[in-house]
Amino acid sequence: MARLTIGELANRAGVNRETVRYYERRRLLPRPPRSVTGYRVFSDDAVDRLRFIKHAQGLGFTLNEIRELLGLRLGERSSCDEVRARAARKLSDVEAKIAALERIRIALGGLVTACKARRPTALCPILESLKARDTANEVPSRR
Amino acid sequence: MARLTIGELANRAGVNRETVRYYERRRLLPRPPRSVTGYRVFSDDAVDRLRFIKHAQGLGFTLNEIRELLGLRLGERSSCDEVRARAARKLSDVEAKIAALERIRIALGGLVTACKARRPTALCPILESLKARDTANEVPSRR
DNA sequence: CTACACCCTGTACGTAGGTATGGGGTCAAG
DNA sequence: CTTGACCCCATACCTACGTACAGGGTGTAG
Repeated sequence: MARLTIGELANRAGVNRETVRYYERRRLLPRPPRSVTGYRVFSDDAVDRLRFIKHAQGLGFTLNEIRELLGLRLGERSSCDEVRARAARKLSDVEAKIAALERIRIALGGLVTACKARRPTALCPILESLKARDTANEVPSRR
Repeated sequence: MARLTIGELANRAGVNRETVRYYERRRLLPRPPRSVTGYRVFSDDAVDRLRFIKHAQGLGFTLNEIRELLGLRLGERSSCDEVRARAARKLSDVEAKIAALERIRIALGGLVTACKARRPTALCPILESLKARDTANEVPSRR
């Protein structure tokens, strides 16, 4: 069971030292014990925890969500259900983001195709489409 | 040709008043003339310009990119080519983001499916996968 | 003993895109 | 003349995720 300084921990986990302190402030890492001179002393567990965080980030979880996942991991009484539910919610977030980007992709793709270029900007269909005016949401105002 | 106050402009374009000032600072809107008492006086053009900005944001352009698009729109000598090129670049950005999210979706979907729940968290396959340790990127350190 | 690498805290800076607040002045109706 | 809605500017605050100092102390190899 190694006793690690913050720099060693950061190296093993592949993150910046400042990131380790930042995660401590954000309560993703517990406050480690200190040496007589005030240095943080970490155990191997911290490496695993950092990797957990990075993996979860890779799956699209935010740091706040990851803090909750870490809490679930330790809660003896909670079952896998809650973790699964959170993963499922995140999955639908991701699906919604993909759907939104798909709409953008289609609109943008259509514009790029429509624009045969070599026209002056005044006739550019892309710019035309952007300035298209919808009078629908005008709100009358005082004065 | 109406002369609009900032509040009227914001209402017509469906944005916050502060947003109008913010866009002026960010140079997306030209500095409008002022009344004797220092009030901004906008013309209808500003409404169109704000709508252009909002449409372009909807297509995934950043404010900086939009400022450039606005510049292209006015450049007499530039042709449609440049606008098309920028739209095409944005399109591939969007496609890359979609691809990244697809990878997340697949990973997350696999985990949710694998987890039949009703297990204690200690055996949760989702949590297991997150903590999975790769010894590959360990870096030896000094001391 | 001198470097030099490392550690500490606190704060500022960075992106992106705004919102909110505070202290002031203006305008129009009643 | 008062009231309320509007305007001005500047600055701070927000999410999300860190990075980069500044100004100090520590630890160890040579």
